[in-house]
Amino acid sequence: MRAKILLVEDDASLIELVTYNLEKEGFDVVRTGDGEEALTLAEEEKPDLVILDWMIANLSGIEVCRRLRRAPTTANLPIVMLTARGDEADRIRGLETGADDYMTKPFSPRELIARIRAVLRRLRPALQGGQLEFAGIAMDTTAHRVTRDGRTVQLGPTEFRLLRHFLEHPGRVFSREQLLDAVWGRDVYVEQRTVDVHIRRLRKAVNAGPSGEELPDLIRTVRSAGYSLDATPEAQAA
Amino acid sequence: MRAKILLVEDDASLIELVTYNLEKEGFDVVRTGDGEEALTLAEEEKPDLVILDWMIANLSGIEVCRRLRRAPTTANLPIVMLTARGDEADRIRGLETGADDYMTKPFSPRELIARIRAVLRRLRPALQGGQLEFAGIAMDTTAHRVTRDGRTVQLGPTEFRLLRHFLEHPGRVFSREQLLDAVWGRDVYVEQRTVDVHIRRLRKAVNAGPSGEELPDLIRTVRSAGYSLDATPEAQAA
DNA sequence: CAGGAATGTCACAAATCCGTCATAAGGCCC
DNA sequence: GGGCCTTATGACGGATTTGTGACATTCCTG
Repeated sequence: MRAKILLVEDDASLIELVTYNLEKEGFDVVRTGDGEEALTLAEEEKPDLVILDWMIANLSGIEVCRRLRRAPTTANLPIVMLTARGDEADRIRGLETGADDYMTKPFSPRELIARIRAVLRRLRPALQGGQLEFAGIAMDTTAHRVTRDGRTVQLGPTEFRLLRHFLEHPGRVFSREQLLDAVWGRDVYVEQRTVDVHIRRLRKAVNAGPSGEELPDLIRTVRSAGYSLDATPEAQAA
Repeated sequence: MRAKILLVEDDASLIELVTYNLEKEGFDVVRTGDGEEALTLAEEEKPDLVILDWMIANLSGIEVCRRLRRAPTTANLPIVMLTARGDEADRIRGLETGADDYMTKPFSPRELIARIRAVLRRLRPALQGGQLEFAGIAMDTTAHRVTRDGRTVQLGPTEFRLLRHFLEHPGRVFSREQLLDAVWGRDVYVEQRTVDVHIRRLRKAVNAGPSGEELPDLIRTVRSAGYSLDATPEAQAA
């Protein structure tokens, strides 16, 4: 799952630099340069982490941090603060106030990414693991386990990733190309027909009933478009 | 019951920051910046945990740690050490010397609190029994003893730590990389396949039955993902 | 310093998985 | 119904991943 990051910063060039690098690394970025607005966005956008510059307009970074910690919905939101080099007082007050890590300006994008990853790993392990569920199919990404109606389903690595992708976007139709991008990786070259084969293997595994019988197929083939995970098989039109 | 923490640190601003946060979280704090004094206080104050900076006056942190481990009354005292970022040699020697966890400076108080809670959770109950248990496997972390269905299992140090890690996170799949991080230490360079070998040794020891027979394997291999401790072998029929 | 335990690495065997193809089957349009 | 295009399916050889035993080295212990 992509993590969403709220960037609270008012220096235009920094915004650009950081945003570019975060997005390149696969994060979604929401931005604001205003303290009040930051609080609103933190509530509404439900980011997974906040990067907070200590020197921003309208409300100091420290105050934003304090308020975020006070509000129940954002009390545990990871916060990385940005301070000017050597600003010891701010840094200590920042950590006291509840920031989880800090970076002193100037910093390298690589370090920023590394810190963010570290903080997320530490505080949001749930981002890399958790429960996905749809129409009787349950996937525990942490335990790497899949069940259909309670029965364990055995999947190979690729089928696991494929199913995960469907579970993360239930109902949506993906072309073979999109699936190759999302599941195999952007720069892997394989035949598009390969997708068909894995769809087949996934269906076989997921639709196998207790006693060799077939359960309803939850993967819908959309002719000349692709596939989707779908609860309404076909029987709806009739 | 409030837990008492002995903070061995000589940087004034760090003392203040850490003390403030610990007390805010409900810990009692005893402080010293001197190595010799730390040993005395560890005896007299009977703290529940020691936070030990590696760079302190009068006696190096590593020496304090070693002596604490040697004295009977403090041999099992949880120790969290503080090292400068990237000081890998110290860190590794620290863990070898018997520290239970470490933090690299700079760190956030929230992380410190979290680590302390984790260490206390892990080691403190050890004082009342120290039991980890899962699916017939019982581990006494204090006595360094492991049993399967009542029978003692003989493990080497590495296999012991490996099993402990699994017992602390039952069901969860860990990649070889994660296991190297958690069990071998964050910056130890060894081949990933080394994990396989130790998994093998652990399996061999844990799955050995009374009369040379094999018990069900509780360590699940998740192809191209890693390993997990798992009660459900594979086939869970309805 | 010898003896032994513990560890990390290798090399080879075994188990799985993958991608592609050929062919069958299914839909759609005229 | 007859083409024509798209998808389903089973098989197969190669590629990857994991299991396992052996071995050299290191580190203690005595």
